[in-house]
Amino acid sequence: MKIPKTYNPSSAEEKWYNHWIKMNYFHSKPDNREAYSIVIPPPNVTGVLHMGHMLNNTIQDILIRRARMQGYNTCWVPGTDHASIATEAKVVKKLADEGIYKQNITRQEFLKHAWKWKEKHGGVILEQLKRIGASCDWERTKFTMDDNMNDSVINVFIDLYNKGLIYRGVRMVNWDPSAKTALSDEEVIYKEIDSKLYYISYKIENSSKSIIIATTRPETILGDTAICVNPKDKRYKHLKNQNAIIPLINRKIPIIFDEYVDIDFGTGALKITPAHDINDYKIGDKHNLDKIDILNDNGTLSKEAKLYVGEDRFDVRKKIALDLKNEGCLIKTEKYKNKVGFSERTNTVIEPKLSMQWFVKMENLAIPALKNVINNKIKFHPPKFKNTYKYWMENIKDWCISRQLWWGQRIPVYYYEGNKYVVAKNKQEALKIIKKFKTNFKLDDLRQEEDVLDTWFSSWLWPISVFDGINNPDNEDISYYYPTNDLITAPEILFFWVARMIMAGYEYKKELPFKNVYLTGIVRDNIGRKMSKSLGNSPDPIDLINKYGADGVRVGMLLCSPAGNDLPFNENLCEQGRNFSNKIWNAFRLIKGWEVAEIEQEESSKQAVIWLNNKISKDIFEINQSYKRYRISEALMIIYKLVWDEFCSWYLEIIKPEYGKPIDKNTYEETIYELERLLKLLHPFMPFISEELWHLIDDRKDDIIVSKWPNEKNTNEKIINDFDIIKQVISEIRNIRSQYNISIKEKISISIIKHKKINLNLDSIICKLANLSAIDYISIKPENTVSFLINSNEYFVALKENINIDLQLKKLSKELDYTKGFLKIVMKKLSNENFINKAPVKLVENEKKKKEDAENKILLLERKISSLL
RNA sequence: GGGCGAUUAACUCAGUUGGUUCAGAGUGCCUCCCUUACAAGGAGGAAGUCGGGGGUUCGAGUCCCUCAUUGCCCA
Repeated sequence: MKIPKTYNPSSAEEKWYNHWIKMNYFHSKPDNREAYSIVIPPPNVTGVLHMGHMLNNTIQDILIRRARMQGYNTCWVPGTDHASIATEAKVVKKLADEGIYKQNITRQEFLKHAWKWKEKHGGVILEQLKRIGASCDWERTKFTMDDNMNDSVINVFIDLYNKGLIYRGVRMVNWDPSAKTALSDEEVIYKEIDSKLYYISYKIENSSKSIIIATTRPETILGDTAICVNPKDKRYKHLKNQNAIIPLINRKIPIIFDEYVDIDFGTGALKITPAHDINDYKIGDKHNLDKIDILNDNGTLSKEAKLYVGEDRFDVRKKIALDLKNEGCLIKTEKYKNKVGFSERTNTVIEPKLSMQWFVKMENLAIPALKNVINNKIKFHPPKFKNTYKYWMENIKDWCISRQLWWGQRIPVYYYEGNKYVVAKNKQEALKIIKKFKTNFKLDDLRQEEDVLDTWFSSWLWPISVFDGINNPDNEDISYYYPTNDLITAPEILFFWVARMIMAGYEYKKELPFKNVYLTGIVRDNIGRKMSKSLGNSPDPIDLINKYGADGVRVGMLLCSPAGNDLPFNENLCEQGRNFSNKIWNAFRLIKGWEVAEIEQEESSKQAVIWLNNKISKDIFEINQSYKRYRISEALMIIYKLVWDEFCSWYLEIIKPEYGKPIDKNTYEETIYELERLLKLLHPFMPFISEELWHLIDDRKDDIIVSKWPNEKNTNEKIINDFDIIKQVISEIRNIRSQYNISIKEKISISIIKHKKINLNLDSIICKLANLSAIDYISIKPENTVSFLINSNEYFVALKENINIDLQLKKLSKELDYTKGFLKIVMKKLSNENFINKAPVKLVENEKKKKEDAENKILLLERKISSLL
């Protein structure tokens, strides 16, 4: 069989992914095995795969694949969410490009376009996930607006309403004037910007005096309904019960007094605009002030403003400053930095706006959700996020769930006779309710609420609704798969999503939605910026896969991404992953190239097999430990080193037969056995190459994807320790070869003065790897040799040429210095009475032993040095 | 402004209840080598006052205080 020199990922990837699908390995049905389930964080239906998804879904796939091999009935549910704002924005834009404007078409027509758009673009990410090898149960693919998913959302709304947990009210909300919808607090991003502080003078009624206020938003003076000063502020005491006059429009407003005002900020006088500022709103409430809303939904000024009607808020800001200046009312402007909220989706400046919205009362929902994270029933990895979570949950505010959009679940509220309403599943149900007390009532007299629900109001049910657990609470799937095991997501959506899922879990299943929350890092570029489409600093994951192979990219991403830490992405990591694939490939190529014969097993091979077997078993234990602690990259690093260093660099070099000679059957079979164990350990990280090699090893029907995860066995630590010693011996001999220019092809001999026990079985390995003709055990230092000390035994390498005394002396004295320093530290401890008396006996004994060892070593080194002089 | 983290080698990070030679790993860097699996490779090597200061302790990278720098969350 001719095997190419480098691994070619693309053909293997397509072949095996199709094969796995054909064999239906990803699909799960409840059975008598224990379940292991993960629900995907549903990507946005508008999106394409980015590096964040890549990282996130690779981790999920790793966990799922390992669980599958461990014998669990694994179910990874994929899907997408409808992303109401983002999708609606895209559809609106697409239609506008075609000359169709949203305001000119009906809701039904718009939704038809939106669905068409969704059918066309909605599945992109899921298709891309297949390229990375994601072993999702595609038959279970869900979308948050699927019929039964929709029903879940509507049922939950009705249920919460009936429990009194949903209410309607006028509140100050975050208004996005470009999307023309309210946003939740979490969807607003505050940024510090350079703005100006405008000092504006208001005349006092019936007086020649005036009062000066400072504001960053001069256009809002048109909505002012008071000026507020601190009652302790001496400058303004005389203004009690007086009125001020708003410039330009000459409207009269009262001067009020409240401790809220900071005497030292600006002029100490604050204009109050209750309709356009959350703090002003609170003061307005307290002092019974009017609320004048001067803005339209699109951010232009309304009739209430009296001036600049229909003009954009930012244009008006410039104009009014000019007009105020002309009137002599603008005293001065100052540069000022302040924080302004922007819409997460449209990047428009958020307008605090009074409007009628729907809210969920969060206080009681938060109680079990907080408790069960604090008590670790739900574990966060890394746990540091518990604090952030706790803080948020303890200060939770009601959730604004209505959005002034069309794409999404329309709120199941039906109005009649003005603002009276009933909440019902549909219009007919609503009618039934009303008919109970209004017999003549007709269907046409009902008008459904125009708003839709926040997308998170769908997503928070995700772990339940994907198994239809809201509509059919006792169905087989939900009983079997819920609670899910792990949730893998980004810390950015800890509150948006994770916290709310936990609340929904306890509200609707009386049970946690998942046992572990693994929070990944944020993928950043090499100068620390978050990778994003808008910055254009993110490589296309598909390009990376084409370049380095899916396995290579998976490994690259994982190598350096401990939980919760940001991942500064560097393509070198993928290169490292690809190189690793190639290393494994070539190890296989070496083994497969051997001719196998019924010959006697060499002692070195026999010993190497025993050692490797123990080493792998030990590392399986370590790997399992790392998985248990969700240290995924640590697990990868263990297997990486196990394959590259131990298996390739040490083991294969030992058992490698001389060129052209066959290998004995026994060693060969053991090697294949161990290679298969390694491939299994690799499979979760590198599914494709492991499956490919699994089948190249042997023509067989069974697939590695469903093979059994290797067992931890008891390991013989002594064998591993002994092997570590001979590794050092071999390294030293190699060093001496290189110092004295002795080619590896030239056989040399060594002798040993033994002071401590040596595992003689391993001498054969030293002979082979160091290319020795003999190892002699002696008692007197031989002539013309270079020597080194390992584990208190003296090794001597015979030389043909004269030894380089300077080099030897330098090395020996360096080691002597180090050992003396070491002894000094040990002696310091031992001469400290407090240490002797207070430290544990075992530790003191250990120190004594260290002292003895060091003293012996110093003696040996000194003897060597003097013999050289 | 309030809260929570972080600071260990050039980079990215481990370091468990304070206690073995505990100061580590990977990458990068330097030297040598195209040796018949792999140059996408092999064999070696250098590299850190554990952010600064103070304290607790027989003993501190690890616990406490403080300062500095920095990140995140919230207002």
